[in-house]
Amino acid sequence: MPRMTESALLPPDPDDAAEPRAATRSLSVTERIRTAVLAGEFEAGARLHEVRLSERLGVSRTPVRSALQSLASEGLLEYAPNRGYAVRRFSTAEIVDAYEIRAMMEALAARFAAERGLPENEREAIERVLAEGDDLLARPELGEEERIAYSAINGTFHEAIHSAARCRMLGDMIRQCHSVPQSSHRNVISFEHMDVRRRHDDHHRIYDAILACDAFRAEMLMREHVASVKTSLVRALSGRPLARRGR
Amino acid sequence: MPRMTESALLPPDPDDAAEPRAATRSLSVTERIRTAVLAGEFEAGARLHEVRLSERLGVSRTPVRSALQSLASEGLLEYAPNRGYAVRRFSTAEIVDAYEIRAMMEALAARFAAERGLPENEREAIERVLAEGDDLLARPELGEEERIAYSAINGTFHEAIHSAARCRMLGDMIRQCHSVPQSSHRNVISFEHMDVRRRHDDHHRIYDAILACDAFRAEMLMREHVASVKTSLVRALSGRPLARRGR
DNA sequence: TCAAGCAAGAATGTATACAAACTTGGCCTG
DNA sequence: CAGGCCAAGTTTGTATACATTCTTGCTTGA
Repeated sequence: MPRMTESALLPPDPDDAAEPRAATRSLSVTERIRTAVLAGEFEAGARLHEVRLSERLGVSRTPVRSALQSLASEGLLEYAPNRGYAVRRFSTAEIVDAYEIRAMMEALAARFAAERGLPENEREAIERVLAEGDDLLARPELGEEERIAYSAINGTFHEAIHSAARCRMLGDMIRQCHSVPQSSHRNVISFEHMDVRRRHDDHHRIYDAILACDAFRAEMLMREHVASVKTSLVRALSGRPLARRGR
Repeated sequence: MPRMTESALLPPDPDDAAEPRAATRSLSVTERIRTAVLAGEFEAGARLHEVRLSERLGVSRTPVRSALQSLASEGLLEYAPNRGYAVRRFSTAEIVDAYEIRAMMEALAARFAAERGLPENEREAIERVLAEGDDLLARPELGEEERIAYSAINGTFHEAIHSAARCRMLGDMIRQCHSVPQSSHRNVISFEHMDVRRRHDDHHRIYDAILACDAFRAEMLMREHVASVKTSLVRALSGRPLARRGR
């Protein structure tokens, strides 16, 4: 992943061969524009002009067009024929809905994992991050650094389960949910400081259920686990203790 | 939709201006290739050569490339950098899994519809197709023609609920499930002759639950409604009365 | 003054030429 | 004879010129 400290699409990258360099320019440009959009370098609704982008990126319009099309089909951009691409606006309602969708998908992934059994490497990965989380949360105080560290642990846990589900379409769809801003499980912890321990305990229970091949329990636990973040998000967004959805 | 009787990508379309003609060639070509692939004009795994397609369609490679990229991101084609596009193979397991995913998504749509209320036009549409279904199924015998007619009714019912869910991402994902061969609700009836009446009764109950704003019941009914088709599919594919999933 | 229409500019859509990568076949070498 | 290497051909990737569509601002007429 490109350095996040500077703009992903600043330089034509003259001699900086340090970057991994994707197989094609289209792919590398896709990555750079995606990073820039997710980093909020364009305001929501802003149009992305092909020529301007191609000049900033030092490539022709062809790979830029390809990248924009990719990002539009990911749901990150909006496309209108003959009118180009614009950064998609996500309403609060859409962000909240994305959590509901993700809850269903991740619940299904947990069920699949329970039904199909955990491969050895996934089992190891999960036990490792569970232990790491135990250590981290044993500390009396959780500072900024700890929460960032836990965010990575959280991501690894969920990814291991997606992988254990062994269902490509499901993985694709969950990834699509993460393209909605603030809906990624990497961002989860930020507005949910106090409940990290509860979430971690959820992880333990989910793992237990999957190990025990208890598909129903795994599904229900995961569904509640993800959906509870939605509740926290709504609370945080509205400032009210129990928010009523406003569309 | 183009006529299904002849190949969707046969002619360069010399003077046949009768076709609706999409806003751009890319879009129209996308539609034609999608139709052709879904109609099985290419065998699974077959590579789609850009030049050959562009010659057959009478356009340049540019819109063809755009179309192929679209279809790949829909999940209909497989893409490898520098190696082009191929018709995606769907294993039996993937087709079955797509039903599970669709069951979750449609269940969520039913819940949203119940929570958010049915707009007047959707309510009318559903009541109309429910009545049409009642009439159709009142006949003592259901022939081929009736089943085709019911297939359309079935599709309209489900689409009305997707629309009532008022969640674009959910609609997109359900559409993606339908790009999996044999997973479309248009194909459902074909291997499920005897249970049409039961399915139609499901529809009535789902509608009642949504009308009553009983989100939980609507979700559960819809989930079982879609998942039961999976069971029928597995049974039909394996020939056994109760199949064990083989991967 | 206002509205409609038109024309110039700018943006996207398409075609095509060229570049890079992959594939395939044969040849050479061990 | 087997294996690998090289080269020609094929296919995809990229750049660029041209076509089409849309936007915008002005002009012109009522």
